Amino acid sequence: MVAQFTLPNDRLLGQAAECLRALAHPVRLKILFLLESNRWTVGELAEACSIRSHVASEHLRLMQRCGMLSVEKEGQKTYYQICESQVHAILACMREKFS
Amino acid sequence: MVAQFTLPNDRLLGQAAECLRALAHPVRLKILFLLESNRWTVGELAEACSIRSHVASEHLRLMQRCGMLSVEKEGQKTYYQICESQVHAILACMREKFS
DNA sequence: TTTATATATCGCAATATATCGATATATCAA
DNA sequence: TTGATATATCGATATATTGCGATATATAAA
Repeated sequence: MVAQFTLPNDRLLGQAAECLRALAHPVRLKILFLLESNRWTVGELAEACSIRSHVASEHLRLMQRCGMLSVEKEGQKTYYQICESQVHAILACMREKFS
Repeated sequence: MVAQFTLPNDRLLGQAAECLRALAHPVRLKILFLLESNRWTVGELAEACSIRSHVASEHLRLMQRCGMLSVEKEGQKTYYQICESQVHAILACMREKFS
């Protein structure tokens, strides 16, 4: 018995590629690994990644727009967290391949 | 009991990002979905994706350099196939998210 | 109110990536 | 050998992405 897969249409391929592009950056990947077990603020992530907070903010917005991150505002702080199971699966994949 | 993950170092993050970039293109994703169950030649993939074969060749070379595709030459034909389990896992992820 | 802190957004320049036509190479068939 | 087919590579151009400084907004503290 051979598995028979249907091919995603062009629109879905475009969306899938967009999501993967959102993951395909060393800083964004690092951010996701940090978010793997906890929510973090923009400033905490910026410091952990040695980047300016406005750059972290842009990376986070990009990933949020793809639907992989969600936001919780508390006072001045903005907490980001992973809200998609597929992100965890892909991080696990990368961890498996690179360690 | 909370899972405690170690963070991949910067070199590994760079490599992981490079691999994800190799996936993050609609045509390359389509090629991978086609390769999911079979090896294909450059020309067959080009036709299935409605692109010129030299363009297909460039996409294939990119993915091959990242180690996700392997090649078998038979006469004039060159067959490409997926040679990394993580690629299958990521395709499954995308399929799950987008269908 | 004024000031400080945290985050977000803008336009710009630098860099990276994608696509193209032209051309090169390699294999097979006549 | 010559010509056809399949694939790969090159240089140029078009497009996308990244990171920057400047600035805007929003909250809290003085």
